[in-house]
Amino acid sequence: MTDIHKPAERRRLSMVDVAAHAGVSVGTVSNVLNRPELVAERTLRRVRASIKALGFVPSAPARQLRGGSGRSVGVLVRDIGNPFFTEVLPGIENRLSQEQLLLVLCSSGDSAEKEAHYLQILEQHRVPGILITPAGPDISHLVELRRRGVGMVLLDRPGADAQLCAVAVDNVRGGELAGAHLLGLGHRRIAFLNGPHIVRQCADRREGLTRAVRAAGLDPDEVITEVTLPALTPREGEAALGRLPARKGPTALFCVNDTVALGALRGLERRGVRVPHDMAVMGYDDVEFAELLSPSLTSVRQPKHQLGQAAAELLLTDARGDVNHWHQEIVFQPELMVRASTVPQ
Amino acid sequence: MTDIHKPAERRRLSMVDVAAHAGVSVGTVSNVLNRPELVAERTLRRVRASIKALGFVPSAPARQLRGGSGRSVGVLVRDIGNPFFTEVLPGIENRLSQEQLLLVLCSSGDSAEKEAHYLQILEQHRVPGILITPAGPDISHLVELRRRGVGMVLLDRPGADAQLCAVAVDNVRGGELAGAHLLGLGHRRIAFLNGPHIVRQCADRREGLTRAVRAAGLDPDEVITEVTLPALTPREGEAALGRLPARKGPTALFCVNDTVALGALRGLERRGVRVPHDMAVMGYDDVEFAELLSPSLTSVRQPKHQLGQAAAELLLTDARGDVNHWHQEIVFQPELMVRASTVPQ
DNA sequence: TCGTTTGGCTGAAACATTTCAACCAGTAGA
DNA sequence: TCTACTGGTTGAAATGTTTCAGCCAAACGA
Repeated sequence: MTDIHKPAERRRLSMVDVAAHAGVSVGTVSNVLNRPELVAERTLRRVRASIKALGFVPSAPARQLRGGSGRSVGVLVRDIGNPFFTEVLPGIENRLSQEQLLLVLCSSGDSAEKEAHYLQILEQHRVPGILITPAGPDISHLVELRRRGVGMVLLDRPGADAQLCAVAVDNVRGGELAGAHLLGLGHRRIAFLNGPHIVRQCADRREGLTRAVRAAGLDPDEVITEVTLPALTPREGEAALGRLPARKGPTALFCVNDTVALGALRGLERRGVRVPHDMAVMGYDDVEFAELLSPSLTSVRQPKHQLGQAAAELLLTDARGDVNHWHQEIVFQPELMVRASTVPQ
Repeated sequence: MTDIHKPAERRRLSMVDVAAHAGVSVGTVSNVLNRPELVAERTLRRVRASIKALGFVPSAPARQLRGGSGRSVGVLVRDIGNPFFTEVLPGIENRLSQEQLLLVLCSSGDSAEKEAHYLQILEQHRVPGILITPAGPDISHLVELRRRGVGMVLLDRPGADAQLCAVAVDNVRGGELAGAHLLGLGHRRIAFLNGPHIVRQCADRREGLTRAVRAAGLDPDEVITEVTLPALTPREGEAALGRLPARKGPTALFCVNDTVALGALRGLERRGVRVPHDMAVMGYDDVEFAELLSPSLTSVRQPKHQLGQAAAELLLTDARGDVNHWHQEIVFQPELMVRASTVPQ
C-alpha cells in the first residue's frame, strides 16, 4: 500500500533539502540564515534562491532546542475579560513586538490551580520570561520559578519585599488626589464605595483618601463613610446607594473604580438626584468610556499603556539575567481627570 | 578560569539526568511521562520521585521537534485595543484552554506587512492553526498557508468564496433588525451614521436597513439619510450631527457601532436634544457599557463570546485536518437589545 | 527439561537545527 | 620555496525528546 492518497503528509522540508538543492552543506545554509556576513555573495544568492524556490520555512522548535530559551514570553492575567487588562495589553504587545517576541496570553480566571498549570506549561516551553498578575497573595512559587532562571515581573501588584520585579501604580497617591479634589470643592461628607481591604488596591486607595482628609485638617472618621461592596460591579454600585446614611448624607461619592461609579450614576439618575449639583461622583481607573458617560465621569487615570510597556521593558532586562540587576519596582503616578460629574460645566 | 562565578549558567536538567538518578534508561523516563501504563508500579514511583527530587521540567521544544506540530495556536487580530476583539478573546481562550492549547496573541495594527511578518513567525513555530482577522481584502496568502498544512479560520469576516473556514455575524440581518425597530416606533426619517462601504460590515448593515424600509412598503431614498464618517470614533459621531439636514431633519439616528453612538449621544445632550423624546438613537455591537450609558443605549448585540468559541472550535477541526472537512462558514444571528435611547421608559 | 510467551526495560535512531574545529585553495611575505 | 594567513566552506557533534525493535528474565505449558 503506497501513501499516494495522502499527499498532505509529505515530510516537511528541512535545511538538508535546501542544502542539496543549492549544492552546499547544511552548515552553510545555517550561516546564510543567521550570519550572512560570513558567506560569499555568490553562495548567498544561490542558497536564498533555493530557499525561496522550495518554500523552506525554518523550524523554530529545532532552533530553540539547540539555542536555549525561546522567543515568546508568557503573560498571565487574572481575567482577560477585565477591561483593565485589555487596556494594559497593547502596551505590552507594543514593546514585545519591537523585540520580535511573541506574546503568549493566559488567563487564570483567579484560580490558583489554573495559574500553576499555566506556569508549568510556560516553563516547559522555556519562555525567557513571564509577566503575571498572581491569583493569590502567595508568590513563593513565582520566586522559585525565577530562581530557576525564568524572568518574572509582577503586574499591577507591589513586589512583596522586593523579591521580584514589579510595576504598579501608586494607589495611595490616587486616593489622595481624589480626596483632595473633593475636599477642594467644599465637600465635607464623602462616601467611599470600596471593595474589601484584603485587596491591596482597595486598602491603599482608602489610605490615600484618609491622608487627604487629615492634610486638610479634618477628622477622617467624620468626613468619610466607607461602604464595602461584595463585588465591584455596576449592580453593587447602585445597590450601595441604599446603604448610605439617610440624614446628614454625603454630598460626594468616591467609587473605587469606574465600573462601580457607573452603577452609582445610574442609580442616582433613577432617584432623580442630579449630578454633580446634588451629589458629586467620581471613579477610578479612567477606563475608556469614563469620559463618554453623561455626565462625563471624573476619575483617577492609571497610565495603562505605559504600565504595560514598562512591565514588558522590565521583563526584558530581567530575562536577560544581568548579574547586576537585582530587583526593581516601578511605581507610576496616577493623574486626576476632572470632568462634569464633580464640577458643573 | 573556572566558571564558579556563574552558577546560574549550569546546564538545564534533561531526561538523561533523571534516568541516571533513578537508575533507569531514558526510554523508561519517557514512558513514565507519556505512557505510564507500560511501566511497572515500582519503577513508576522511583522515576517520579527522581523527577520531583531534581525538579525536572520536560522541554516542549524537544518534544515538538520529534512529534510534529506544536500546542499553541496563533490569534492574529487587527488591533488588540479594539473592545470588539477583547470581548471576543475570552471565548477563544475558553475553548483553547480546554484543549490544553496555548494562545499566541498577535496584533497587526492593520498593517499588511506586520501581518505577513507574524504569519511567518507563526509558521516557523509550526502552530497547528491560526485564527485571523485579515488586515487587507486579499487573502490569497492565507489560502496558500492553509494549503501548506496550517489550519486557518477567518474571524468576523466571510470566507471569501468559501476558500477558507470562517465565523461571522449576519450584518445584513442586524441592519434589518435595527431598521424594523425604528420603523415600528413610527420613525419615518432615519439618519444612518455609517463608515465607508469598502468595509464589508458597513455595507452589509446599510443593505439590511434598506431592506427593512422596503419591507415596510416605504421608499429607502426618502426615509434614509446616510452620513459617511471618516472614522468610527465618538468624536466623528458627534461631528456628524452637524451634517444632518436642517429642515425635515431625522427623528431617529442609527449608528453603525456603539462608539459612534456614544459620540452622538454626547453631542445631542450638549445641544439640548432629548433622547429618545426628540431623537431616538441606537448603536451596534452592544459593547459592555452600552447598557450602562444614560440613557441606556439600544443596540444590536453580536454574540461575541460565542463568536470566539465557535471560531476556536472550527479551528480545532480544521487543524486536525480531517479529509472530509472541506470548508465551513458559521454565521451567527444578531439580537436586538431595546433600551431607553429609543423607547421612553 | 526445554521451548514459548510475556511484561519490562533498554539502546539507538530520528527529529531540524546551531556551532565549531578543521580543512582547502589562494595569496602575501620572507 | 617555505610559512603564515585568510575568506569560505565543510562535517560532525550536540541539543532533549519519542518511538520502536530488540533483549532479558521470569513464568508457563508440555
